[in-house]
Amino acid sequence: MPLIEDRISSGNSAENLVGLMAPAKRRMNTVERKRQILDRAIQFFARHGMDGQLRNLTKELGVTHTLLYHYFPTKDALIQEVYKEVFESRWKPEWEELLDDEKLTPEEKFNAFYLDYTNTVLTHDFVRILIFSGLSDHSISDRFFELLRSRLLPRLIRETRKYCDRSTTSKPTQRELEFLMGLHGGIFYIGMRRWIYGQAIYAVESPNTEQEIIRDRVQSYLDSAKSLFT
Amino acid sequence: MPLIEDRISSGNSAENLVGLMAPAKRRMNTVERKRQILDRAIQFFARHGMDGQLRNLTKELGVTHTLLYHYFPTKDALIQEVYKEVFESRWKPEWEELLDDEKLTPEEKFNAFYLDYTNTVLTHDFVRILIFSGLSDHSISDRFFELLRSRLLPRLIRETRKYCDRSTTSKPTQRELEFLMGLHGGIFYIGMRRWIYGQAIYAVESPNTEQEIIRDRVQSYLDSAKSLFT
DNA sequence: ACCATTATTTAACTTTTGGTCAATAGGTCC
DNA sequence: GGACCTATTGACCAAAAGTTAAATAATGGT
Repeated sequence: MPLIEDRISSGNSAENLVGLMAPAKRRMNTVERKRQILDRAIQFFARHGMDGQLRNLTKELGVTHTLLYHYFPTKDALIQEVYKEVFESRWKPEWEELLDDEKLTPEEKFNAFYLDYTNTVLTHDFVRILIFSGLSDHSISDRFFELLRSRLLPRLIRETRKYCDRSTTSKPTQRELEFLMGLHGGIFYIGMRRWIYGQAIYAVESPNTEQEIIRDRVQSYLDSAKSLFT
Repeated sequence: MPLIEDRISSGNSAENLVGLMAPAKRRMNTVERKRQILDRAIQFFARHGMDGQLRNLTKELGVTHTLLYHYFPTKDALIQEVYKEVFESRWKPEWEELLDDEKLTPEEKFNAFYLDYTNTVLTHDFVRILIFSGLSDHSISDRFFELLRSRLLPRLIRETRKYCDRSTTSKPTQRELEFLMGLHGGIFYIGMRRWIYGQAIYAVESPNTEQEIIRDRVQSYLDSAKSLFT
């Protein structure tokens, strides 16, 4: 409800002293306003789904709902931009570099990758919007999984094989992939529990717990891969 | 779209020969009609979410949307019954018996349980409705997880400890539970991929593949538990 | 200080959608 | 066949929600 941080203090600090929650600025700069709307829309749609009503969204912004049409031709266009924004801002090309790094061991790569993956992908906005997308059209989820499938999984399988001292040339088998998806899904499920089912998994203040969890699972995955696939 | 199987051939087979998709029966028996509506509503809401429109639901049934109000006082009442139906029909008390069975080894229990769990819980209707519920109110998901937490997890931890030759008396630790949730989430993720993201994981016609997948993961879980917790 | 620009609002329109109610008609019993 | 019961429909309502167009008012330039 308190949307003070959204406003840009454009010099007129005097009015803000009159009362808390002063109506404050109007006529925001175009590009800033659009940014602000988009940011708020991401949060908003992540919470209420794409069926959320524009009037409620703009209420949070402190403007009339018709103002949206000054920046976006239609509700669907807004949603598409939300999708695009969420999608493009979360995928990190660095992941591929990390997994290709010559100086790291497979264990280090897995741990580093999944810890970062957890922190950037397993957020309220991303998890929920990804799933909203999956439930209706598949506009984001398809693209996301395509990246996962083509960029990440092959590298993760390669590292798994390295850990098992196996040849990394042949194509990943179905069985290897499924076993990897067990680890991957188990980690994604952390985000599900937290942001879909609303479960307090563990204190958010202790990130080392999360690190421990991932470490346990990665270790388990790699060791079992060794005994399963050799 | 073709909802022929929904109709009950109530004797008047003559009309059905006039043309395919003949209008067929009207005035269905009360209890049968209610059952039919509820069944269709489960499918329908699972596909379109609880925001799906009654007119579209009844179109699938071949009746007017007003007919719903003859059987359910309000849309929300219908949804509640859908929730109840889906929820109560999927939870199997036998799971607890299975996990308590003295004659089975921990491995056998895990494999049998998760195979059955996959087949009854990881269905289109259940997975999607569970997640729709989680995304909005938590009416189903909370109840479901409560059962999971109180009935299943303790038993699964106990069996894990048995497998590791450890004492089963003390309360499950956070770390043990989280490790178990890794297995559990990884398996649930199979349903997610299939029914939310619409991925063809593997041929549905080969259930032995699914069994293999579960077996791999269970084996991995148990073996790793042994080395992690002893 | 005035003017042009455009961000923002006001009012109104349209479609959608849950819900009501009286009228219709299928089925059964006599 | 007529009467009664009730499943089913059709017309209608009101609120919700996306969209449009004209009016208003900041802002910046000259």
